[in-house]
Amino acid sequence: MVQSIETKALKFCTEKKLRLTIPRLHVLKIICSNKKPLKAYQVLKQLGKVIKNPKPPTAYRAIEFWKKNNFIHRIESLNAYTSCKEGHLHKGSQFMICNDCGIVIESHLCELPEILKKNIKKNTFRPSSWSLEIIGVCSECV
Amino acid sequence: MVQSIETKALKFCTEKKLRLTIPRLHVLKIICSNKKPLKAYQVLKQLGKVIKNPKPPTAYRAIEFWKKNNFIHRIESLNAYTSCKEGHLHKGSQFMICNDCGIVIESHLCELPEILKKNIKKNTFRPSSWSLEIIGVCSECV
DNA sequence: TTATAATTTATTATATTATAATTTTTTTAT
DNA sequence: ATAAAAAAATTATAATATAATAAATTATAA
Repeated sequence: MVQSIETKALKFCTEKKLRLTIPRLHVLKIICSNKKPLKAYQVLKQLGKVIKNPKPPTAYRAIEFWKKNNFIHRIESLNAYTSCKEGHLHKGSQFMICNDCGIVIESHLCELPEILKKNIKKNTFRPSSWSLEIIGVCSECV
Repeated sequence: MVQSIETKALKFCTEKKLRLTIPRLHVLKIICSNKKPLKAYQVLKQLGKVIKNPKPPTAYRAIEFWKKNNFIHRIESLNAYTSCKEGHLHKGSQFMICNDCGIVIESHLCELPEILKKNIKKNTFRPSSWSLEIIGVCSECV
């Protein structure tokens, strides 16, 4: 059975003793109900339909909350936010961004490929998280 | 013999019949003389020391020029610009960003690892460029 | 259950990053 | 020298994000 995002959020917050507040819930639902990543001010605009005259910090705070808790990702090259398509915590993410239609496909690898790990080790660098953003053309837009 | 960035830029522009203008040259030198990535307004500030009262578009135009011509990279997660440490054109980049001291190490792989390529193919996506930003702690800051 | 502490939100203002639109200047090619 | 093309300057403003503080809400525990 597939849980609704609301159910998942509620379960998560209950378990972690975090507060599932009104703005948080709305922001999560807004981001998760969009196929494409949304910009913060797009989220804010949508939020304005369910909350009276919300201000930027309201949206940003909620975005920050869900990002920290791995429900959403920030696509750096787009300044935009999208729901995590993986069901679990992961340190690294990989996104394919279509230049044409703007769709973003998350394609998760649990681990960095060995060659990258070696490369990192060679530099005695300790990675904690990573994001790979691949620009190109999706199958629909070829 | 190691060429100065100025020599490289001049050579490149001559060959490609592009103009090595005053703002372009200054902006390139500013970015290349900094070990760490610079933000656009930091570049602009530096530029103000050699050009009278430059405005944002002046800096951004030059940044755009060098980015397009592969002399510099934009680090998306920092909104900052850094010189390319590879001598040649490459479609993909890999950066290790130290959370502590802010240094960014470019560690280039000519090709995406096979596992990633397969993954992309599975999604019938045609990649044209990519950027991997790895957050962590560098050897100096461990 | 009420007081207190802790957390979250609202409010207001402003900082930071980036671009649009138009005019002027400079360079190139004839 | 002049027309065309490219780049830069100028002015204004759009887009993205955060700081600071007051107010409201929720959790805890006396």
